[in-house]
Parts: sequence; structure tokens; C-alpha cells
Amino acid sequence: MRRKPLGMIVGGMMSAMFRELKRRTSERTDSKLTIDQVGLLYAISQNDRDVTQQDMAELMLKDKSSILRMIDSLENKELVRRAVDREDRRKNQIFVTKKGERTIEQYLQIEFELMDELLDGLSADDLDAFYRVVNHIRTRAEGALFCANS
Amino acid sequence: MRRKPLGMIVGGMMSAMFRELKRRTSERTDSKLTIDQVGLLYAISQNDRDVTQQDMAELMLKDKSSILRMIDSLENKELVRRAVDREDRRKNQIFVTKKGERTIEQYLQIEFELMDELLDGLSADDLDAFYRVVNHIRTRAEGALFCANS
DNA sequence: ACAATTAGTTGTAATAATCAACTATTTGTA
DNA sequence: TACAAATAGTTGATTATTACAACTAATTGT
Repeated sequence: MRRKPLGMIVGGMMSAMFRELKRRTSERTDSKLTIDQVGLLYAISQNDRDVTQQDMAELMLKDKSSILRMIDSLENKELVRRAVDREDRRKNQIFVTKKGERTIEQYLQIEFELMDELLDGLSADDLDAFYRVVNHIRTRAEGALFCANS
Repeated sequence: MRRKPLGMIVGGMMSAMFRELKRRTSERTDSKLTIDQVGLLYAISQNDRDVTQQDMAELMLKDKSSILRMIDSLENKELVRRAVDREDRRKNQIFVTKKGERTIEQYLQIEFELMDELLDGLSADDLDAFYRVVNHIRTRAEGALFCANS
């Protein structure tokens, strides 16, 4: 009996999860954002310091032009604003607007609600182990990436 | 301190993992397949009975026309073949060719290798818990989906 | 002062996904 | 049996996402 590939096991879980999340958010919010757009918005708002597009490109593992267009889209929806960095005029600082913050809250509420349902019935020990493994895999995968690029 | 959304935690792990997987497969294989195409190929080969495009659409949570085009692509690369079902001529049965099987093996080898690296250092207990949680989440997410559609 | 680097922008092309409309076939039922 | 409904697959059109390359403007290093 051969073991199943990790990517497919976890991938299946993610598909099912994201599909349900997408269904709920499209039902219960007006602003139509993709999962990635919400992720970007959230990442901008959570960061300790003012972020640039380049920062976000590295964080989200995407090309800078992809991020640029995502931010175009978010700015059109008035969820973020760009402002030229005073100290380095090549850079744009990205700010989340009040409307953007409200939007994040709306999405987070839906996501936490779903999360509660999905995790219900699991022991605290299992959950701890789960997060440990997730972090371990992510760190290793990014480490492999780092080595490859350097 | 607010907890982080599950989708973003696991999503980050998946991005890092898939990015590294993509890098390795594009380096070490000639046939350029996406992760999803490999997943489809694998799903066809692993299924107990002969599968139809509709089956795969349900399994992969995609539109049937998406699957159709993925299979077009796989058939062009001579990795699968279609044949009309003798008992229900509306259906196509999808078969994996020998070349397709060799291709799956090639990808699986890369994936298992990466998997070993990523999971190295984790205890068996943590891994068991991890798989338990993954299955739990997937089952619940699909259940939510099922209820919503019925 | 000038080359190299960096951040952002734009154009373009490739890919992927979905929706709706359509054909062919099968199933259910009046 | 005949005909409506459902099913599987196909096609066309549209949309979104992504990446790559070429470009501008600003900054850094020598």
C-alpha cells in the first residue's frame, strides 16, 4: 500500500475549505474579492511597518506586476490607497482605508465562523500538533526556496 | 491577541510548498504539467472504476468544461485517452496511457522526495494528529458544501 | 559623474476558470 | 410507444490571473 502525496491530501482539504469560504463570502458580502485579494489586504493591515508593493510581492510569492494589479483593483474599490514614500520616492506605501478595514472585519468574521465549524470536535492536543506541523512544513519549504535562490 | 485565520496559515504553507514543488518538477521533468493536471492524472489512475469527465469534475470541484479542457491537454500530450462508454454512449471513459503512468511516477517521486524533506524531524504522533485534523477539516468542509447544495 | 540597482509601471501573451447555449444520448413516465 | 426531463460532453465567449520583458524614475555605490 503506497502512501498518498502530501500535496494532494492537503490540497483536497484546501479546495473544499476555500470553496465553502468563497460560497459564504459571495453570499454575505457585497464587495467581490478573491481569497488572494483578501489575503493581501489582511497582510497589509497586519504588517508592523508601512509596506511597499515589492514587500507584498515577496510575501505573497508573486510577481510585482501581479501585486500592482491587485492593488489597482483594491484601490479602485477604495479599500487601499497608495502614497509615495517621502524618504525613497521610488517606493509606494500602501495604506488600508477605513472602508478597507471594515471589509477585512467582514471577511474575517465569516472566516472565523467557518473555522469554528471546521475545527469543532478536535482535541486541543491535535490542534496544537496540527499547527506545529504546518509551521514546520512552511519553514522548511521556504528554506528550500531560499537555498535555491541564493 | 487575535488568532490568525486558518485559511491564511495553511494557505501560506501551501504556497511555499507548491512553489518549491513546481520549481523541482519544472527542473526535472520534460512534460510541463500544472499541479492540478498532475492531480487529475493521479486521480484517474487511482480510481477503482473507470472514470468519466463528470466524475472528475465532482472530485476536483471544478466545472465540467474545465475538466474537459484539462483532459484535452492531457490527451494532446498522450498521457490519457478517451473512449466512449459502451453502456452509456453519453459518457467518456478516461484511461491513462503507459506514457501517462510513467509521467505520474516521475512526478510522484519528486513529490515524495520533497515530502520526506518537509516532514523530516516531526514526531510520528504529530504527523498522525496532522492527518487526523486534515481529514476532519476536509470532511466537514465537504459536508457543509453538501448541505448547501441540497 | 556615472554605472548599477531598485520600485513601480505598462504592454503583451499565456493560462485557467466559468457561464450559457448547444448536441447526443439515456431515463422516466403518461 | 412517445415525449419530456435529465445527463454527459462539447463549444464559444468572456473574464481574471499571472508572468515576462521592456521601460521610467529614483537612489546608491564607486
